[in-house]
Amino acid sequence: METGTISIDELAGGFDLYRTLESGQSYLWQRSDGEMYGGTPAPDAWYTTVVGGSTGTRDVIRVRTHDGCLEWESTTDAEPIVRRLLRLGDDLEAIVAAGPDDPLLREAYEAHRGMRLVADPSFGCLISFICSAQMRVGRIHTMVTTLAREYGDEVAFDGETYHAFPTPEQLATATEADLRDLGLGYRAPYVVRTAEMVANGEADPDAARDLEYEDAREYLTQFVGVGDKVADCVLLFSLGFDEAVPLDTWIKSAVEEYYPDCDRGSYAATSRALRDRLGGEYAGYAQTYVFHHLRTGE
DNA sequence: ATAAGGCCTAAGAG
DNA sequence: ACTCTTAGGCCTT
Repeated sequence: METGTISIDELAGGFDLYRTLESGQSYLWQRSDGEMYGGTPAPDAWYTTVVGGSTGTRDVIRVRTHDGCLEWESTTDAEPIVRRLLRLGDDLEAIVAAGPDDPLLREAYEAHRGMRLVADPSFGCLISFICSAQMRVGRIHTMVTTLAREYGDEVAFDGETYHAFPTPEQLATATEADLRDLGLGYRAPYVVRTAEMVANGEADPDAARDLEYEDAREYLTQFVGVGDKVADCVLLFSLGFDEAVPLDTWIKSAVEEYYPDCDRGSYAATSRALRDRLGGEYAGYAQTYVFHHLRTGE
């Protein structure tokens, strides 16, 4: 086992592990008490995920906050991976300071200080948000966990068995009926067909990285089960498009109540107006704070 | 380009 | 205990 620590003091704007991993951005981690998305964890709870290596290898990584540090334990030298997945290099202080000075956003930033965006692996993120349609966060996490258990590689670490999120090829072996039996409902055929599209090379979510923002969103909507909202989530939580502003039910209610002049009728026009209102370049950061603030009511 | 109807299902509200 | 509504929408007319 390899281990290490990262001082949270050295991270501009701080870091809140719980709020980062349980704010509806990522469904690819497991909390040590097994109660992910089900209440406040113990302060030093571990979060575990499995990442894929370049040669088909799998590495287990777990992290927790303890004594003012972010501790990690892993099958590999995980510090660069942890820094990338949890975006520890972001100057959160500067991002918050650069945001517009409106009451809702200030309140959200204040209430959830230290929450960062995540940078999930693209395929797992894509499937997670296809599953998210009309679904509570707890059940999205259950679905993604079930897919990993049923179709992903097993990895042993520290006496426990973990599951990687399945590869496109692995998930493409599932049938619609299989996934309906696992509780995915009408999302089942979407997941199968999208996995097939990625597995057979018809499209690749990572290819969106090379496009301009709105072209990238359009590109992702070719996947089955992916509309504008899900595409924006993948762009924001995986592909590094910090300007993406997913318009979900919570953000739509925020538009109605706090930014009524940003309602332009269509998704694209409203999203664009809200993006400008929330500061442009890092509008997605602001969106994520507002979303979490309204959803949790905290 | 925009609008209505159907869709799985578990958990919470009434 | 039951029914009704809701939950981070998408696909097809």
